Amino acid sequence: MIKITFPDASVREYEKGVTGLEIAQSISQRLAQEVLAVNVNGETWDLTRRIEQDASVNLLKWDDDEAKHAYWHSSAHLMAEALQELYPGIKFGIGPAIENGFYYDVDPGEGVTIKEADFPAIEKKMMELIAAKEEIQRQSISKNDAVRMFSERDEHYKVELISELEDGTITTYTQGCFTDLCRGPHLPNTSYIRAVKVLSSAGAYWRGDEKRPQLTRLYGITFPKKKMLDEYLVMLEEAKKRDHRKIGKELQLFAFSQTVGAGLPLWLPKGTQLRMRLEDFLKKIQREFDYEQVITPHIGHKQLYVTSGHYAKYGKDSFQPIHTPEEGEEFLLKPMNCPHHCEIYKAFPRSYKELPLRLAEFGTVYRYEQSGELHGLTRVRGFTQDDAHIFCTPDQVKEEFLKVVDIIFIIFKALDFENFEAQISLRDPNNSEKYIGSDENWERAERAIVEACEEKGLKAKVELGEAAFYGPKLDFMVKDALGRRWQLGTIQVDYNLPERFELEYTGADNQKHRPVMIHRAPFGSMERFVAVLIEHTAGKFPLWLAPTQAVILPVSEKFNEYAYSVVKELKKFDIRAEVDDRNEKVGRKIRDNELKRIPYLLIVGEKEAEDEAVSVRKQGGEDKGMVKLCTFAEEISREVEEMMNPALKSN
RNA sequence: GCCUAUGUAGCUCAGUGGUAGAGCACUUCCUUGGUAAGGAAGAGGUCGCGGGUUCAACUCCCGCCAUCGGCUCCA
Repeated sequence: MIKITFPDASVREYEKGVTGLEIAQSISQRLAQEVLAVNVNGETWDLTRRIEQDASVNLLKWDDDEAKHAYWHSSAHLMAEALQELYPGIKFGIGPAIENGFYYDVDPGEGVTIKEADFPAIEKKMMELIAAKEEIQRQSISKNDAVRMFSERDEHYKVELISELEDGTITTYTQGCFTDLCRGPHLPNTSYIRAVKVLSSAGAYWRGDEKRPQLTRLYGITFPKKKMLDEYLVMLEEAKKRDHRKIGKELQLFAFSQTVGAGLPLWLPKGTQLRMRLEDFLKKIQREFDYEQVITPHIGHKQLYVTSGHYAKYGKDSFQPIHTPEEGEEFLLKPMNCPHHCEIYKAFPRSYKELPLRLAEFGTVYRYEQSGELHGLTRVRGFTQDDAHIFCTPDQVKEEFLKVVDIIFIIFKALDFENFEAQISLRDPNNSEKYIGSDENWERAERAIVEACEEKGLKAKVELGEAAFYGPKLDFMVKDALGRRWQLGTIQVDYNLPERFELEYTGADNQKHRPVMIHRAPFGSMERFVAVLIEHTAGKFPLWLAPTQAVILPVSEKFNEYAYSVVKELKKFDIRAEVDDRNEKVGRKIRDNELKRIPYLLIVGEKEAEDEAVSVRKQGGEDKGMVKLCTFAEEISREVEEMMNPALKSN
């Protein structure tokens, strides 16, 4: 007998060799039906794997990420099995579970493509294999046997993977006629999977290396209930409605033109108003934090970027130099603001008394992003960074860093960005030629970031190899409507550019010292930030960001006076507003002639206002992001109050 | 840059080797105290761009541009 300890610390005895599934059955039939995998001493196991000694056990159901992971991993195998039957000779790469579903990278062979039109057939085959209720069996295998087994089938991708594994740790999983190299864990059999959907196909380089063959990546998702799949698909459709590209067009915030060029956004009047409000908001905060605004040109001499190291790193893949009538003279469209700000620093001899020097600029930069990377406003070739560079003494680094974190928190809080993730991006220690600067400088910079995060109690994920080439970063990531992660705010500690530009200050000891530079952009870029903001608010911005003119409708004559006082308040904040005091049937009037042109509508009145607003919403006004508010007098006052000082909202 | 798909009216989309269509939106008028109201008339398209094949190309072929979903990249 062995002792099994449960999460609640209770202990029960079982026969040696009991399985997770049997344990579940011993507790309740219902649990046995719902359980998908089992955590044994911190490791996720198959439900059918035998437990040979005392262990702590946690039975995992759909709501546990590890269980979902096993579920989708088995689903990837299921799809692979289906593909094997439909495409004889198909070769397999890797097929993991991901955040939402799974994928499998496959090589269907020369001249064969798997298209969207083929998906239904794949799904049908998967359903057949599910109906067959195939057992999924785990097997340990020696490295030699594994190599032999997969070589025989000419599965050279798998053989390559095996060659990197340690003998004694290799397992395979088999279901029906399909055997895959796999660590597991997996479901007991294919019938656990009930609803399947092949979502999309895409090219993906083998092992993420663009110099190696490109495989076909098939994405899919499965669920234990058909209803869950339907709900998921509906959710995807709903998310598409929040796409900033769609809303941006509908609300006339921005546009692109083939003729102007790919990735070069055109800010329309309403979008510009929204953007300027965000800029004003940040400028206001920056004034409080003692930043100074500067303005620098859009081009710079090539030498500037040779000095910074950017030219060596990105020169070939950038917009190419601008030539002048002067022989050999070359300028670059600026891809970043740092070198210009370094030159501002160098314009005068600096004393330690001037530090920290905080230079801020909404600086527009141009980067020749790969054509396939362009994406709405989130990845463009011309964008404006809410940039600033803080020049400080080494002693001031941590304090300055923490103050920047504060600014980012104020912004995220004011805009209700609750679900951000912090990421510490460090060097890849195995790839040091990617970076400039001494190890000592890197270690100091990395330590400064890690310590600052600890001090702030900020839970940040550490990612190796994600640093900028001149220094480590703390990045703030936010997801878009479809769950894709975008980097917004960033703070970078840099000991290298000050060296390259030979920046100095005179210390209290009358000696020359080298300052440290902190690069920071709380929004990241205005373009990407607005994109994510649109998807978060679905185009229904808080009033203080109202990108458009507000029209105020008092529901009856007795509210006219109040409506005018609201206009007066709004005008203080440069929000264009007008009162429509005809006091006719509000809903009808809006529907008939104005809804489309009234970008922002405030309906003023007490209880009556609510009815009117509901009516307007039903006509689709709110869905189009146009009707913001039906409200009672106090609510408007509060919103105006918040508008007066958005930063206050966070405190 | 690579793989897949797409590009027709303001929007959503149908369509065929023989001079271009629907719904919504738009304009004018009529009806109607409304909850995405009804009727009548009207306007709006070098069918992404450039070549080629053909008596004839929106349609077939080639190239380019742009865009969707991914990969790689992201100062």
